Amino acid sequence: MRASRFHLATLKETPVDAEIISHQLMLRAGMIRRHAAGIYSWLPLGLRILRKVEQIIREEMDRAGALELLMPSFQPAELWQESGRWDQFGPELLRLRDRHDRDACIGPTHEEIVTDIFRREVNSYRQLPLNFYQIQTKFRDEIRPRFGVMRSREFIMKDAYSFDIDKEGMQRSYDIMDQAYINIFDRFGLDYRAVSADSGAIGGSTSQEFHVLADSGEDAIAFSEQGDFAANIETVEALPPRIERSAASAEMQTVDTPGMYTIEDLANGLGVSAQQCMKTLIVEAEDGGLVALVLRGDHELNALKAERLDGVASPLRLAQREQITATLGSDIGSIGPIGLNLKTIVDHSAAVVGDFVCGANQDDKHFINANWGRDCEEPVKADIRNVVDGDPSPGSTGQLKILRGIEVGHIFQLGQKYSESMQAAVLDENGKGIAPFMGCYGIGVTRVVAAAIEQNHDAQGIIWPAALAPFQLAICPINYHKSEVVKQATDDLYQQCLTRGLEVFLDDRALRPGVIFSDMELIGIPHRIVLSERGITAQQFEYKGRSDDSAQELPLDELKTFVDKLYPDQCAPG
RNA sequence: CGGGGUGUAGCGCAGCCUGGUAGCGCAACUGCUUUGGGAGCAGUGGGUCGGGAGUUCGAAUCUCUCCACCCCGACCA
Repeated sequence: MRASRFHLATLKETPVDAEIISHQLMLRAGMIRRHAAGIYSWLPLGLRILRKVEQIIREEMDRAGALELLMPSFQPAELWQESGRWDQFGPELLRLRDRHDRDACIGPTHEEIVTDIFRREVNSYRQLPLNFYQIQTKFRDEIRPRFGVMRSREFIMKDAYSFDIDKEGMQRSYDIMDQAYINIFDRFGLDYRAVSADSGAIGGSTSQEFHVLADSGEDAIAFSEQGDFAANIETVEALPPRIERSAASAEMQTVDTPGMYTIEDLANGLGVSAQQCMKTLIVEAEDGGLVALVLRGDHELNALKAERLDGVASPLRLAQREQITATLGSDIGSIGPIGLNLKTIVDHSAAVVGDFVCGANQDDKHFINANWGRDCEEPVKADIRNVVDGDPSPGSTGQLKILRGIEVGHIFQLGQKYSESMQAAVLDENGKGIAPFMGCYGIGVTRVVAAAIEQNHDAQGIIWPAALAPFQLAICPINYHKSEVVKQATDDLYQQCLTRGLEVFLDDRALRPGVIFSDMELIGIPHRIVLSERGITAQQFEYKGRSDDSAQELPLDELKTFVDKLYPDQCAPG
């Protein structure tokens, strides 16, 4: 591709409303443009990358025996009413009505459609197992779309659905997809982790997420460095500490703590560690009342664990400040478990702390040297916190390490939820109708592109892994339009690359070298060759890999073989 | 949805308080010079000042209203 024939649409300035680096770089590189909140066009450069991602997915899905099809975005309401999700789904489901006043939606996912296809097309267990997939545009009317294509309303997803006659078959299909996903993410060339996850509202027993690791990731994942345990932090059990509670050493006292509202204030103000302080959170109870949850000051509440507790409202809701002050008589910031007239549940780690600091349930007062069992009743204990770095790994050896990730893939076992509600049955060998066991498998295609950038960039721009790069090699001639020798050498090299099927980008624009270099680095092409009059006179060309610190000068007569060696796969044999 | 904020040229912004008919930088276009890290000079084009209503002789500016977009939303107890 010649730059002069391409729509290279780079921006020098960073658009103000792009908060995260991938969004900024995608806009600056001219990959995407926004039309409305969470609605983007993919410009030619961005689309090339998107297609790379899709192609890898397609090849590996095909290899795993899945069959590609294409389902509609516009979906009739009847199917959603059959599955029951027309009423269950919140406002994320974009509903609309056609000219005949028929209800419909723009599909956020395709279980209903694929089940409808299945029940019309498949009648016999002999046709199973079966796995249909598509790469298609989804629409979810997010409350707050942000981070560019990371969380947009319209996005491209690969979704696959497997059908089996029994659970064992479903497990086999799931395992095949698990392996296919590993192959896909390996081929992307990204640093990722597969972790076990909460199956959430979709149901089913087994579920795994695939996360691209990046410090900016919205999810925390925990894994054992010694064992093979890895899971989304929201699902990880915090094992109760093995140690006994430390003994009380002093009488409980009340101290004045004006202006100290947070654990940090308190720890600094009293000169104790956050671990020594109790964090008391007030949440809504099922019956409309309140429940107190007590954590060690340095720990965080795990909402999933908390909402499963007896008596706690699900989904978890923190109590309104007004309700707290009205019920307890003291403001938030001074609440503690001692003398608190509420159902109280204490995290295991908080329950072994002796001589702790906690709110005194009077404004601007805290207790010090408080002790469980002495100053109040023995606590009701539960696991309600997120695990932290260094916690013991459940079901495995070693300690947990916490990393941040971006969820780009999720595989589930659905069971018979949709096949039963939508009456999709096949006949088994005895001629009896059986609702098949389904699995569903998603990859956020557009999100993979953004995640790849979050993980791989520098001050100059994007650094694509080779498998996702829009072009493999940038040829940057200096004075292409002035120097006949430069033009000659450049055209020769360009022609050679085209012949070899190499995806090459020739920047033949009549621009100053600095502009060309900056653009090539911004759009992240992995390799760069510079041809200049100066170099050619010295019988040299310059090469620089995108993440190399500096360029190297190499003999001009090795240029052809050098390029061939860069891409052995793409070179013609011999 | 609640709270806060912003809408002026493709992008980034000033002008608004104190009303007088719109400006800067980048980008674009033309010409000349320049050519190894986002050039210089000269010139050109481009704006319903988010929409509507109102006040006024006169509104980007004041008032009302609608819209769009952005940010924050529980770890604080």
